[in-house]
Amino acid sequence: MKKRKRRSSRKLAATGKNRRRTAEIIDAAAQVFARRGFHGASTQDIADVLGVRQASLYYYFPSKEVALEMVCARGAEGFVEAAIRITEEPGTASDKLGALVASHLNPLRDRRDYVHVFLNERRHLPTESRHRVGRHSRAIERIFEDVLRAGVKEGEFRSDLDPRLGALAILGMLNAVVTWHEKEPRTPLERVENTFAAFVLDGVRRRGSRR
Amino acid sequence: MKKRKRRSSRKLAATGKNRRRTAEIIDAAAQVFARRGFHGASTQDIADVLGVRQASLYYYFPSKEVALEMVCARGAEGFVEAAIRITEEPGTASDKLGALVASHLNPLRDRRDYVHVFLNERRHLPTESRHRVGRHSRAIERIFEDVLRAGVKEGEFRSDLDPRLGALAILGMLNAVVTWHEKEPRTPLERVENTFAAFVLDGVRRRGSRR
DNA sequence: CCGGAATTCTATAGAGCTATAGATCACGGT
DNA sequence: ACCGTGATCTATAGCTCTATAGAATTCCGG
Repeated sequence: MKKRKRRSSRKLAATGKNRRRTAEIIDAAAQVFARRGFHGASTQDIADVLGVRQASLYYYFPSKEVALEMVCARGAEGFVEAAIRITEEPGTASDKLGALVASHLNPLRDRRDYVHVFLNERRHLPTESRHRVGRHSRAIERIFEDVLRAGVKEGEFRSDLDPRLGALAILGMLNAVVTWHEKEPRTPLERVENTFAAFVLDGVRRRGSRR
Repeated sequence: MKKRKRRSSRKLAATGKNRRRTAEIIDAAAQVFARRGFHGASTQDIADVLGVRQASLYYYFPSKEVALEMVCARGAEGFVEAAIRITEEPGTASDKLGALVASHLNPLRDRRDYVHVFLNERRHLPTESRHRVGRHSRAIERIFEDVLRAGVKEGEFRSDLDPRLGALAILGMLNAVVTWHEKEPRTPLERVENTFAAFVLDGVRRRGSRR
């Protein structure tokens, strides 16, 4: 009884604390890191967003670097799982590739700042956690690559397509969206998903055009 | 005579100083900014690369921010001019687009660090110079957009292609190259140029595939 | 080899930032 | 009312970094 109570309190104190509040704190960190970059952002900046004192933040994370880890972890979250789910469903390589494109943009809806930080600031993580989140990136690259390779094998995609470079091209254009989308007001994400999926599959050229 | 001599000396002191040495200093700054990011890099880091004392740098630039301006200026240099030259030459929209793709990657050959810094650190410039280099980006976007629009008008490109989104897609994949190319050993830039040009024109799908 | 300009150096002021220590406040349960 | 715990606050040590001042050195034409 006593033990139980103590235990749960300690657990909270050790990592979780108030879950909701922690989420708010990390939200603010994500926002500030996204705008100013990790090194360009001070803990004071984060505190200002929240309306608390700078030192109060250290109740929720032990260092600015760990705050970055938390933001990056959440920024990388879900991509791989969603992508794997897509590849496991039935369908042509084109279907899967289209779905992968849409899926990869999906997190921008509710975690834009996190994704932005993950993409642009993860290189400032300490070695270990950098490698940890780096694995996610490589996994995603691999998935796109494999779908391209499969499509080539099936004769569905161009035989001279380089799966590796194709994957890098696609991910480049997808990951760039986070940097320009907030400044393109007349462009809902859904439209980007559709347009980009079509672009990836068929390029710009009209079918039946010269050559 | 005297006047002349004085004048030229003064000019040197005012802006140029020793051109070669200045270029070396800014080279080092570009290298360090590219690796660590602007705020993550200290002037000490730059000095270390050069084997000089930190304070010596201030003979060549008046502030770290101005050093960033110099790096970004050189990083943005030439893109627009080369692109305009391409659009003015005769050829189909496909030809021009292919040439634009190759041209856009060209500066990575001899100015990778500069381009990297321009792309990733320009947001940390003070307002005025940020807007100045921002004009270059917008000009490039415009050029790609216009070529796409022209291709659509001619019936050469898909009629449902959105020129704006197409340009952003292409530039996204092109600008991403600077971040991954140094880690992809088996991939000469020339190969990237060709592969990406083909990718942009025709996408991944094989011509004559279903639909 | 001398004098002046160009370049680099030493030393440091001054500012800003992270992180810690310990006090204080809020509040639900008893 | 009071205690315990969670949450926030005040205050500051200690560090790093930019930028300036002025001395020292190098280089180069005459």
